[in-house]
Amino acid sequence: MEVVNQRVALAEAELAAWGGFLRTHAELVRQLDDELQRAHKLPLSSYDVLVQLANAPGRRLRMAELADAVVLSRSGLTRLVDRLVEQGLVCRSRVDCDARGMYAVLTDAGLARLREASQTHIDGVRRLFVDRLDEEELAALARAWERIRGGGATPVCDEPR
Amino acid sequence: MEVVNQRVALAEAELAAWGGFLRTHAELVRQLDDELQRAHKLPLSSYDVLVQLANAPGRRLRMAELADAVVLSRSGLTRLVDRLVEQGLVCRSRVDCDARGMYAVLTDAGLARLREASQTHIDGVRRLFVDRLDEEELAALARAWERIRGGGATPVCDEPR
DNA sequence: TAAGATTGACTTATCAATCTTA
DNA sequence: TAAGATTGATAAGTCAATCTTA
Repeated sequence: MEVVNQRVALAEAELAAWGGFLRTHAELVRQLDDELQRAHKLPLSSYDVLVQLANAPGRRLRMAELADAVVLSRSGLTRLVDRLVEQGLVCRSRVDCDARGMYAVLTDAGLARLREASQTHIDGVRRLFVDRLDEEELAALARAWERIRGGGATPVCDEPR
Repeated sequence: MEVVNQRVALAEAELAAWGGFLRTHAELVRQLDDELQRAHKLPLSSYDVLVQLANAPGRRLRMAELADAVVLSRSGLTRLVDRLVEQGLVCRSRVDCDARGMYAVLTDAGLARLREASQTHIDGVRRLFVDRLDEEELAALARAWERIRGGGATPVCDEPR
C-alpha cells in the first residue's frame, strides 16, 4: 500500500477500529436505552444523570459540572433536569457561596428509582459488552480511552468561521 | 473482591472500559460533528449517509438498508434523506422489481460534496483517534468490536471512491 | 395480510439571546 | 464586564398510524 494513499483514506485496520467503534456504540446504546425504557420508563440520558448525582458528594452537582459529566450542553441539561424535577427524582438547590449557581440534587425517590433501574441496566451492559470480552480486552479498551482522552485534550480552533 | 458484589455493580476495570467507551464516543463525535459543520456545513449524520451511498454499488441503497447502515430508524432516515434531496446531494429512485421500494442515490453534487468534506473528517479522525493509538491498540479495538457485535454486519467505510 | 416507506404528533437536544448575580 | 443558568426558536429523531403495492 502506498504511503500517498494514507493521506486520504484510512487504512483498513484503522477503519475497522473507528467504524466498529461508531457502529458498536450506536447499536449498544440503542439496545440499552430500549431495555431501560421498557422495564423502567427511564431513558438512558436520565439514568446517566441519576448515576452521576448518586456518585457525587452530597448527592449533588453544579449544573455545569453535571452537564460536563454527561456530555450535554448547558441548556440541554437544564431541560433534562427540568424533567427529572417534574418526576420528583431530582430537586434544585441554591449554592450558598454563589447566588448564581444551582445544584441538582438527587432525591430519595431518585435514588430508589436508580436502584430499581440499575439492575436492568447493569445486566444489559454485562450481557452486551462486558461478558463478551475477557480481562485482557477490557484492560486494552480502558488503556485506549486513556490515550485518546487523557493525553492532552486538543481544543480545536483552526477552522474558518 | 466478593462475587456477591459482582451481581450489582461493575468492577472497576469493567467500568473503566464501559464508561470510557461512552464518554470517548460522546466527546469525539461532538468534536468531529462540529468540525464538519463549521468547515462544510455538513452534519456528521449526513456525511455518514453520503459515505454509505458512495461505497454502495451503483451509488445507491434501499431505504431500509441505508437506515440499518447508519443505525437510524426508518422514519428518521426518511427525514434525513428528505433534507439531502433538498440540498441536491441525494435523489430518490424507484426500485424496478418492487414498486414499493425506493433507492436513495448519491448525486454527482453529493459525491463532490463528500470529497470536499472527507479531508476534514478523516484528518479529524486521525488527529483525535487513530494517531493516538498504535497498531497494536487499533487491532485490539477491532477485535473487541468483532467479539461484541459478532460476525455479520455492514462495514463502515470512510472514504468516497 | 404483510412489507416498504412515509407522515403526524411528539420528545429531546442545540444555539443564541437573556436574566441575574459576581 | 463576565459567569452561571435558563428560555425562545428551531432542528432532528422516534413511535404509531397510514398509504401503496406484493
